[in-house]
Amino acid sequence: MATDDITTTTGDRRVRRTRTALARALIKLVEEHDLSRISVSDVAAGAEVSRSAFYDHYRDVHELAEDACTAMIDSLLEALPVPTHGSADMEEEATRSLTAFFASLAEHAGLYRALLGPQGSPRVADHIRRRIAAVTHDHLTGTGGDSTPQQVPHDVAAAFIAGALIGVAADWLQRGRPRPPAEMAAATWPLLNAYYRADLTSAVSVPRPPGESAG
Amino acid sequence: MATDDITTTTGDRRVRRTRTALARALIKLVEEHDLSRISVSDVAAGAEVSRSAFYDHYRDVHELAEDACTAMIDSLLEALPVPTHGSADMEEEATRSLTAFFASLAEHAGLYRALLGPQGSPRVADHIRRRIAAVTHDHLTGTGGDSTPQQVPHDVAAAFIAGALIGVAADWLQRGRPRPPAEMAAATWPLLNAYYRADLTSAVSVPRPPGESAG
DNA sequence: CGCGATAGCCTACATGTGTCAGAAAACCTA
DNA sequence: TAGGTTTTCTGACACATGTAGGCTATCGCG
Repeated sequence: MATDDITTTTGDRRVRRTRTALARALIKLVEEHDLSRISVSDVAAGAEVSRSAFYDHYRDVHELAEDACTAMIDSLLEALPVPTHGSADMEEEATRSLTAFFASLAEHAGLYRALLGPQGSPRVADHIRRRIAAVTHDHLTGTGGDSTPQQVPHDVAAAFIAGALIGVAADWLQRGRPRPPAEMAAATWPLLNAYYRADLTSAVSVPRPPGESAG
Repeated sequence: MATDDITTTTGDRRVRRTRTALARALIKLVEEHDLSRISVSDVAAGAEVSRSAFYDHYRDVHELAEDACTAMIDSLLEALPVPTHGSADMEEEATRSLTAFFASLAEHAGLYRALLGPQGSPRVADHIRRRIAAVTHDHLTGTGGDSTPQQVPHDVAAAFIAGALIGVAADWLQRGRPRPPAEMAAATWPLLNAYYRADLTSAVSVPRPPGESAG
């Protein structure tokens, strides 16, 4: 059910059916073999669709993969934490978001692992990175985007944090998820928070440690 | 007639010659077209080597790419900055390192762009990320890894920073390098520094300490 | 210098790729 | 339901892939 609403924008039933079938078949195959070992023929056969029909919609397996996991990625993006200025309440909220982020990864662990790993799809990885960067950029611009002369341009900061999250995620997934999502969130949050503060305050060489958490 | 100059690693000159020819051919091709459009036949032809000879050494184009850019990656890793505790001198040194890092990227911009972009090689990207993570992990363990009870495990922090650097690099390269290396270094350093401090001090409120024994 | 070892080349084959035309089927609209 | 439209399928093509066996030439070493 959750994987049903891929490609909702098309009006024609046939198109929807074909694309959904292809996506479903690809996801199934990716859970079993490496993406690099999956051919267009395999996917088409798995979807019970002719090979030409595949090429009528996608240029290659990677393009299908990019489309097939859009819904997955959406739920991932919703779990991105919003930068805080250090408020303890918002920190807790952010950690909750991050936990959801890693839980979302875990929910489709096989898929994400295959797509982000060394045998995965650069297309999908780049797509995810871009979208995380876009959301993060919005967060930054929305939160501290008044008039502070930033030493760190927002696009650089967004690329930084997007890559960082993907790096942590890929590493975690490839290691077989040795820690639960909550623990990963707890481990990642200080890094993220440090970055947020670096960007929002843009004050170099602050010797004060970020302690003094009330309660 | 044994003039052994470069026969230290493989023991056979023919291997060395073929592999360098292949690597050279691949690099030349990648500077022109997308990696996804480069076939084994192309590389073999460009290297004036039979196609079978290619398969005698590499499984696919990605594996060749991974091997071909090892030297490049080495010089990249040497430019990785070492974490500091906030000393102004070391900060300047770190910024110099980062500038070298981006300069190294710029030196082979076409290649890195092709390899790290959406049409690139997940294999190479993962390789680079792993190696950056390894070096960073060493830095962390060597610098502050003695007695401080880390909330942030070093492997997570290493994966974080490795991904972040690759994210910034990929974004920069794909945008056509709008800023010079020095500027990128200046923009990236505060983020890196913030992360270092987050990891080394790790003085935030921890929700729940996991039952892992430290030693 | 000669000999075993082995990298490289050639040929061949089964499969996958990307594309194209036209025929057939399913769709949306009226 | 009929009509025109869009999608899918069929079959075919030239090319790329990955693998295998056998042969030649080069290499390293005694």
